Amino acid sequence: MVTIKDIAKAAGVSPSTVSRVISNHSRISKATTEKVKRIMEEMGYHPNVMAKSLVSKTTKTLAIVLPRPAEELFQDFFFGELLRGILAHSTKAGYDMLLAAATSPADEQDTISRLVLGRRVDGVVLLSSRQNDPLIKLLAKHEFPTVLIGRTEGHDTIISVDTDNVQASFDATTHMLNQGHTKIGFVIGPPNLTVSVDRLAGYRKAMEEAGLTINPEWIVDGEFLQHSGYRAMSFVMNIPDPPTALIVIDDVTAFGVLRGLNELGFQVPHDISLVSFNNIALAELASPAISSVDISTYQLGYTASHLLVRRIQENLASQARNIIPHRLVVRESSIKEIHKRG
Amino acid sequence: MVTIKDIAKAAGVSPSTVSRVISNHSRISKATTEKVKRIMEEMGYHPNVMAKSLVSKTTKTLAIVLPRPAEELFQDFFFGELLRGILAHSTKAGYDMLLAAATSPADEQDTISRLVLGRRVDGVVLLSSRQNDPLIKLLAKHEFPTVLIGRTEGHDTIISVDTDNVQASFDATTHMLNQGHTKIGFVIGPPNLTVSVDRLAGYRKAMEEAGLTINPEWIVDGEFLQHSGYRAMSFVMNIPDPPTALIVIDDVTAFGVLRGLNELGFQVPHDISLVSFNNIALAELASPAISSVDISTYQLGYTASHLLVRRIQENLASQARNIIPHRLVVRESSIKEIHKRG
DNA sequence: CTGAAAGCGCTTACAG
DNA sequence: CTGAAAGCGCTTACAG
Repeated sequence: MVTIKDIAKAAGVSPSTVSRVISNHSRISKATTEKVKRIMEEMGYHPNVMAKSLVSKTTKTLAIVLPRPAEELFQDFFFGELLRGILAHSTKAGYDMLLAAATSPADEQDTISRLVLGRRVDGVVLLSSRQNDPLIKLLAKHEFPTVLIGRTEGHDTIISVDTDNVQASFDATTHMLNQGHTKIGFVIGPPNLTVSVDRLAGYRKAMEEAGLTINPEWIVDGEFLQHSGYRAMSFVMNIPDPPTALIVIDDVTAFGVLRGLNELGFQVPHDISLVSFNNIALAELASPAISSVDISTYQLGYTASHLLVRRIQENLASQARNIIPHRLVVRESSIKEIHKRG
Repeated sequence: MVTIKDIAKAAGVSPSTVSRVISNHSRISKATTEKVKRIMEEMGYHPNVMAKSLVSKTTKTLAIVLPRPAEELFQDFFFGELLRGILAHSTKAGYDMLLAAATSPADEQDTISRLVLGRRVDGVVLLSSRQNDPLIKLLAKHEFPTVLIGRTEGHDTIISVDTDNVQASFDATTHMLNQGHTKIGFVIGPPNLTVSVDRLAGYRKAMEEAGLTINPEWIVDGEFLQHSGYRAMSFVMNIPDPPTALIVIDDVTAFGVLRGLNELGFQVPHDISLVSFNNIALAELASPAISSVDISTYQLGYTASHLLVRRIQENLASQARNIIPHRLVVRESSIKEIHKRG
């Protein structure tokens, strides 16, 4: 391992000077700079990140805290895209990303304590947005640079990046209303996630504003869909007054819905229309292609990293809640007239 | 920030003693141990990871190097699962994971150099398995602990974890042969990926051993499928002697195939059977559910981390190539008799 | 069982 | 423009 001292010796200067050359310090002669740089190149010098970190008290590293397994399974399908957005910015800004997972809640606390209080990272991106997250409490207590992707309650000061899920769901429902539907159902997700709460609220709001009453039986629990879309759909489609359209909590669940309906012999969108959320890559490859609210996943990630780095570097208290615009992508699953190509 | 010195002062001992208590050194009296631990607790001490790292010359961190964007898009859909496997083990073994991405090849080299030669990580998990990967060359040259998920050529000594893709594809093809198919086609992936090469080879091998000739027109390019499954399928289904079964490079592409066939009015599996690879979570939610070779994605990740940590800690040269067993999961897309439930 | 000292590889006032 | 010295927070022979 070649160190700054080795370079100093070889170049006939002091370690301080080498250090200054590395950090492009202003008052170093051009001659020395060139000489030192050449020797660093020759000897294959690479600065020791840990040593630098120790004295600078900054790690140039951010942590991403993953939600616990199975908790937000659907996230898997846009996680890659989210990560790509986060990394695109953090790499540009010169930060590395540390991935932190936790199996149990206690574990999670320990991991975070170690990373945050052990000064292993400069900031944290939280992906989980459970209600009353103890992690958020911990990070807020230590005033540690944090940005949340999602929304939480009771912590108004934490910087967050999110979709306006109430509005997104309102828009999706309005789309169905515009298609002439009045009997619109909703396939819900895990009730402890704010995204579930918000999307359900947007749906209710749109129905209410349209003067329509929601039949409680139109609300289907999507958590049981993965393995029994058939049964869940069978129930809702066999009530006396079945919905003619469904708003589905996310694309993955929509696949389950589609499959359940298929098995039951219902045609989408002929017998029933569908619209869902997130617009994962596979949504357009479904048969029929699924209408979905695109939440700009990449942008969510990119912005999260951007806000976090700004918070770290400038200690700038940017506004707490940052909304990334969404956009409904209408495909076959929600329009009656299908024009087949060919 | 409370340091080891602060604790030492408060406990009336030397920093050395505090350090020994932290690392559970043997010859420390029970009394001192308890006292120091109590004070650490009271003062909220957390060891500075960077300082420890600097002296121990070990970072307790691994890096995952992501393939370049768009290069292995399909990976997105099992990336979460892979990551979960890697993290499950690395967390247990006490290692953090650093995520490294790169936009350009040059960038990639720089990032790796910085991480590896700057001693920021103790080992590297490579996800990309391109032919002739320059990264592999670099890591091999420095004899840096590395494990590759996938297969490469020309580096026989690098530790790798992989599916036997030739065999997996052989099995998938055999399954089709057993179903009575003789005109079996293949939808290929990016030709620079070894996984593409291997799966195509397994298919050819099975066909050859069955004494069947492959019509070159049965080989469809899956790279154009995402947005024009229709056109690709239209071509292959309109040749004079169309296939009655298709082996598809991965599940995501299979969705595109399914959609293309759907638009053309072909029924799966009635008109044509399908089988693909990876068994992503959505495969069973397709309509019809897609038969797919399960490659134990989680296990691939878990094993990769396991082998890497062993290599780091014991400097054990485990065998180069480690195969994780696969298993064909037969679903509706490849069996003629469909028994609908209900 | 415990402490003083040296050192990991770097940075940064301070002095010239 | 450059160097000597102190220090970041920890560990670890060495000595007792």
